[in-house]
Amino acid sequence: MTAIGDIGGGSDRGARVEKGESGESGESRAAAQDTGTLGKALAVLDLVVNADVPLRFTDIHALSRQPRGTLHRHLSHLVQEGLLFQRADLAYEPGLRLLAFAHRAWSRNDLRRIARPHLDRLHAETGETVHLGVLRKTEIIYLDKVESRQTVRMESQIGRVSPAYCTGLGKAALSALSPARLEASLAAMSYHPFTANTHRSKGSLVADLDRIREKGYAIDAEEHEVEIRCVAAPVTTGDGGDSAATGNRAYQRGVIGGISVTGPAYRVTLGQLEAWSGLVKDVANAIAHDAAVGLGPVSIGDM
Amino acid sequence: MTAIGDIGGGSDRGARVEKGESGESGESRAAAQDTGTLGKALAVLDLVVNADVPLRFTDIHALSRQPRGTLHRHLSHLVQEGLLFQRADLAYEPGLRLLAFAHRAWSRNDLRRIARPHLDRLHAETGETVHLGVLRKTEIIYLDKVESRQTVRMESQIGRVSPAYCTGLGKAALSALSPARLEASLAAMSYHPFTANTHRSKGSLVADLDRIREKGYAIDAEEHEVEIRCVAAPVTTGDGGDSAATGNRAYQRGVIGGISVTGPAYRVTLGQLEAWSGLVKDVANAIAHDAAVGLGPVSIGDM
DNA sequence: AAAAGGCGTTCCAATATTCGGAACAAGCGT
DNA sequence: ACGCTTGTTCCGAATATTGGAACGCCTTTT
Repeated sequence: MTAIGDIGGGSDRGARVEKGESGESGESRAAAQDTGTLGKALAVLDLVVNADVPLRFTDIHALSRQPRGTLHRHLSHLVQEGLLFQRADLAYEPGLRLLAFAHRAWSRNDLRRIARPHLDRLHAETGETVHLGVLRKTEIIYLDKVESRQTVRMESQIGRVSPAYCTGLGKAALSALSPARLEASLAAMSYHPFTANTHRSKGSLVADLDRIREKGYAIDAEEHEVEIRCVAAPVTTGDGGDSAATGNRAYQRGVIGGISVTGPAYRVTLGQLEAWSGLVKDVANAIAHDAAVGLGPVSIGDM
Repeated sequence: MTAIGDIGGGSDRGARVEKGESGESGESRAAAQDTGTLGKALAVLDLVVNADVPLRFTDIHALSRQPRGTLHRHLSHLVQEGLLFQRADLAYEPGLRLLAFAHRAWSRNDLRRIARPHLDRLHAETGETVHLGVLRKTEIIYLDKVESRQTVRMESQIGRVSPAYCTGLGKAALSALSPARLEASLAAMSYHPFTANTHRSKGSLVADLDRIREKGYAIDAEEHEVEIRCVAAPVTTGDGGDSAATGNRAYQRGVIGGISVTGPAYRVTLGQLEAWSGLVKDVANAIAHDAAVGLGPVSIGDM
């Protein structure tokens, strides 16, 4: 029943279709908690949104394995709600209402607002690209980014999703999870060999996480993209892990994320990353501190 | 039908048409497109996302007027799906998955990609801020923006929603609607007097739209924000209106949007806007042309 | 201390909604 | 014309949703 970390407790029914990156085996995956009709509709939405091209009805039918009648109704509802858009050739695309939702989510986000000046400072001191991201299940969602070269559009990164197990940010965040939540996340993880350095098994990842937890920072040595390295540190807000915050109720609703400094391998050596590690940890702690102050249970009043 | 603003709507549940009911005259206005459970859940999501501060259960309960049990389940499902996030103090915030959805929606959007170079050109020639937006029901959703001063973060505008009836972009888009669709949009519109120049009634808006349709461009003379003026022109893709595209089926799935040049009143006179109007129309047409070529019914194969 | 009240949560019978197989209606290709 | 594919609609059966009521927990009042 956690807000973020809980990943399918191994329930049974409902073959939810969870699909991620570019094409690959489409075996129906373990279902998440029961979110009823909403979950089924969102599974369809996810499928269409994460495709690389507009999908037609039959394509979606093949991917979702839902009965045609049911699928048709789901798609129809999603289109009516503006979450999907149906083109003149009947193919489905992500709908524009998704942008409106995200605009609110992003502009209202406290962690992003609080972290921003710290990210600027970190960028100023390192000269390389700085990211802020948060962990969701097995993935990192990028919340903000600071970089000098504006050639690549800034916003093109925000909201982007990357696997946690092969990115500095992801590993840093994972290292801050409580054992229970880490185990849940690891159980849902699948290892795709992006580069020669990518972790290929739970064992090697766990060993890496142990070192990261010990040192307080994570290094990504071309594990996700070749020629790209980064150093990252975890940022947790609220209780972060899963201790009780107020009262006796066992709420575990903190956010686990992290910050990172990323650069091309030819310019950023492993030694350079080590040299930055202390700074990155300090900035991460500063953000967590500010968040603890500004994000307290009573952050409503002071806005 | 709205599913956006209002949820239970007080005591509306009478309008249910039971099977076996005798004569049901088609008097039901605008036919509440039933999106079932999904629509109800999204109404709750909308409520929380569009609030200015995190809302607690009782707050939402008061706003939604849904039974507590039902509302609690909806919120629970939304949180489990990552569309909402529940903080340690139990207040609900927009969830991070919304960002991931929007990132895909934005980065995949063809209209935005096609329009980008044209927006750059328009910005280069005018020196003022250029917007691209699309119409959804009664609102304009901003898809892209080009401006020189980077003080305000670029992405802070993307996904933002503004009323259509008092913005240049919105009025331009409305002017391109078919009579039937325009009427539907006007019926759902409510007029809030943002400034002294804001349209206050359907009559004055319709008169304005007639002039806009005739001239091919729309002027916003401080109708939404004081000291802000803009000139806009509509952009339609596909059939745009609601003619049949292929075959006999009456699909009306084109996108209606527009582009605009915006600037502060002290720098951008009404005369200046008129002088730019031809250029804006040309650029809008160029975008529509490119979209017609690059967005054809068979854009799947060539990607 | 006890009572009263607010808040979030859980329970469960009634029922409205979804499910999903099958039939239907249009294209598309041969 | 024919078969085949694709998208849509139908309707009994299955089930998720509904919503009133009760339950803890905590805070405030008496």
